[in-house]
Amino acid sequence: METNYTIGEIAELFGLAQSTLRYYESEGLLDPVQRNEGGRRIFTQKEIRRIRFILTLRNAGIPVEEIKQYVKLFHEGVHTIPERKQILVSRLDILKDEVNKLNAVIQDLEEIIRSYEDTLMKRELDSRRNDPNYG
Amino acid sequence: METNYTIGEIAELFGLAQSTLRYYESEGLLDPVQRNEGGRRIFTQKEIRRIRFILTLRNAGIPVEEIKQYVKLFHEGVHTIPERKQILVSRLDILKDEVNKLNAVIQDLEEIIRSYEDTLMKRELDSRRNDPNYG
DNA sequence: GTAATTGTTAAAGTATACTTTAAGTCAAGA
DNA sequence: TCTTGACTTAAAGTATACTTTAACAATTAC
Repeated sequence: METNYTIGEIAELFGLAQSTLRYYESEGLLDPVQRNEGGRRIFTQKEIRRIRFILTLRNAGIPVEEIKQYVKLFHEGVHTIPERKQILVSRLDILKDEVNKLNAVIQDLEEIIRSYEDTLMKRELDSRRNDPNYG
Repeated sequence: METNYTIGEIAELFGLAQSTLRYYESEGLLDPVQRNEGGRRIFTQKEIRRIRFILTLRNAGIPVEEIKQYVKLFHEGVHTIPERKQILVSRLDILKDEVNKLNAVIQDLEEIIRSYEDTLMKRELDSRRNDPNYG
């Protein structure tokens, strides 16, 4: 069962622009996509799997250049598995670092927001103290 | 006790390029910095506090444009406090979202890495054995 | 058959947050 | 006085990941 898709369908499926898919192919993230007689691209399950994987890596913040390198290693064969794995492990470290930094930043912001709440509370108390309408 | 600093000292203090400080001033994140007779900038505690605050917001991922807006509101007076607070609260939401997404991505990566560790190596060996496209 | 839609390319454009450059000024030490 | 290092400006340049454009070809709907 070999189902074929147009670039438009794949773009829709992943919520990407068609130009992004062409860009990924031109950069070598996607292997050269088969064409029909009219020169249009034919996407198959192979491309779908690959795109899904690319998007996972992109979501992980891995730059296009590094994914290129990853794909190149993949094509070089099984002996590059440790190096490929290392790319992912390194990124994992970066991501964990990012989470920690984000949590610290969240605490910073929360503190600033708290200080706003203090200020607002004081101002309100002040205004009520001086306002004969409140008692 | 009014201590003055040059742009070089401040850049060093915060680990920023001097050009970044000039850029922040030119964008209005920093109020116009005082100058000496030679036209050089004189940084004081006021600037140091402001820069520290700017960096907190930048660390939180708040774009320069939005910090500009924040500073503008600050200059408009206390009645903008709720709006200013809202900028920070909105960013807090974004950051919390980001942490959640990062944690999901971390799980994705960990799963891929795990698959390298157990099955994927064998699977790839198999698929290459059966696929004439691979050596 | 023809109009509308979908696809093709190469090349230029976009956004953000700086960074670099060029051409000069200022301040301090030898 | 001369040199050196730190500073000044406006303007152009950089990086990344796309996105848009222009000019055209193919496909589909009617």
